[in-house]
Amino acid sequence: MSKTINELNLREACVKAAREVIAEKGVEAWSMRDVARKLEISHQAPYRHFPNRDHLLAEIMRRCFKDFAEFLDAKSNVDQEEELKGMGQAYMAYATTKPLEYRLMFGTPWPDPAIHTELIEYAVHAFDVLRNNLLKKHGHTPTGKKQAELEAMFIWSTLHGLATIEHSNVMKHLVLSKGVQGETREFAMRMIGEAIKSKN
Amino acid sequence: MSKTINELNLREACVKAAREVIAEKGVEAWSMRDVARKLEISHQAPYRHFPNRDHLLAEIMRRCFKDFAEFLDAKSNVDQEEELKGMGQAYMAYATTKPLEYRLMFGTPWPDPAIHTELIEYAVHAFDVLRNNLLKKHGHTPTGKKQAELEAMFIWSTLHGLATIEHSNVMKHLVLSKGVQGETREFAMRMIGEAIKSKN
DNA sequence: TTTAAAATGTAGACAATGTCAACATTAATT
DNA sequence: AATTAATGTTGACATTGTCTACATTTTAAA
Repeated sequence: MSKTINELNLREACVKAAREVIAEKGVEAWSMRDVARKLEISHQAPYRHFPNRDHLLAEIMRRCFKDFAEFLDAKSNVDQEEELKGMGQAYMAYATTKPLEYRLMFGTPWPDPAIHTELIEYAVHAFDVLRNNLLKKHGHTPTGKKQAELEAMFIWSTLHGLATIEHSNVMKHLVLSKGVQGETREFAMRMIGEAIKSKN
Repeated sequence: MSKTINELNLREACVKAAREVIAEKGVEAWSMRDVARKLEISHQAPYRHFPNRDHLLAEIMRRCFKDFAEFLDAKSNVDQEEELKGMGQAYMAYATTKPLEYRLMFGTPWPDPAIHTELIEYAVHAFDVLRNNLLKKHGHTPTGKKQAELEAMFIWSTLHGLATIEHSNVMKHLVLSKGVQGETREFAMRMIGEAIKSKN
C-alpha cells in the first residue's frame, strides 16, 4: 500500500483518543501526554502526526464543524414549510446532545486562523447552511442577500447565546419563576420568529 | 493599625498584577508565577492571600461582575423612555470597550460555584439589572414576572451571543456583503425590539 | 513587658506538561 | 542493494501549580 498503515492508524487513533480524553477530563484539561498514555505509545509518538497540540485540537475542531454542518443541512431539508424553525431546533438540539463538540467549536479559543485555514473553511460551511436557507427566502439580489445575512447573524447570535448560557448552568442560580427555565428555549425561538416576521 | 498594611497591599497588588498579566498574555495564559514576578516577590507569596489560582481568578471575576452590574445600572436609569434600548447598547458597549473583562466573566469556565458563592451572587446582580428593568414593564404579578424573565433570557441570549461572536472575529471570515458587519449590532437590537413589541 | 501564637514571607522540592534533540528502526525510493 | 524518508522511543529542559519546611514579623496573652 502506498501509505503506511500505521501512519493512518496512529493519526486516526490520536484523534479518537484525544476526543475521549476531552470527554473525560474536559476541553481545558486534556493533554498530549494523556493521548499517548491512552494509546500506550511514547509521549512523543503523536508529534510525528501533529506538529503540536494546537494542530491536533484544530483537527478535532474541524471534524466537529463538518459534522455540525452536515447535521444542520440534513435537518433543514426535512420539511420546506418550517425549515427555519426546524433548523433552529436542530441547532439547539445539537448543542444539547453534543455539548462537548459544541463547546469545542464555539467555546474554545481558536488556534491561529492564518495557520489553520481548513478549520475556518469548515466553520464557514456551518454558517452557510443558515445563510443559504435565508437566501432562498430573500432572493439573491444585493438587497436580499444583505437582509439574509443580517437575519442570519441575528438568529445565530440568539441561538449561540442561548446555547452558551444553557451550557454554563447559570440559570440554576438566577432563581427564576417556575417554568421559566424549561420554556426559555421555546420562547426565544418564538421571539426569533416574531422578529423575522415583522416587516423590518 | 489593626490589619497588616502589607496584607492589604499585597492582596490588592496581586489582583492588580494579575489583571495586567491577563491583559498582556490573555485569559488562558496567565500564571500565578507571572504575578509573583511582576511584583518581584517569591513565587509563593501570593499563596498567603489566595489559597490557589482559582481563588485569585474568582476574585477578579467577582469584581468584573460588580463593575458590570453598576455600569448597566447607571446606563439604564438615564432616560426612562428608551431604557431597554439603552441597556442593550450599554451591554454591547461594555463588551466592546472591555473585552477582557467580558471574556473573563462570560468566556472563562467558572470555578466551582459551591466554593465561590460570592462570584455567583455578583453575577446574579448583573442579570437582575435586566430582570428588574423588564419587571417594571410587566408588573410584579406571577404572570408579569414570568414574562419579564422569559424576555430577559431572550434579550440576554441575543446580546451575549452577539458579543461572543464579535469577540471571536469570526465575521471577518464569513465574506459578508458590504455593510453587514457594521450593521449587525444595530439590526439585532432592532430585532429584539420587534420581538418584544409583538403581543406574544 | 515578656512570651506564645498567628500571619506573612522565602526557598526548595515535586510531579505534570509541551516540546526539543538524539537515536533506532522500519518502509519507500533510487 | 543502498540511500533516504517516515515513524517511533528515550531523555532532557524549562515552565507551571502547589506542598513542605523554615524564617521573620506582627499581634495577642500572660
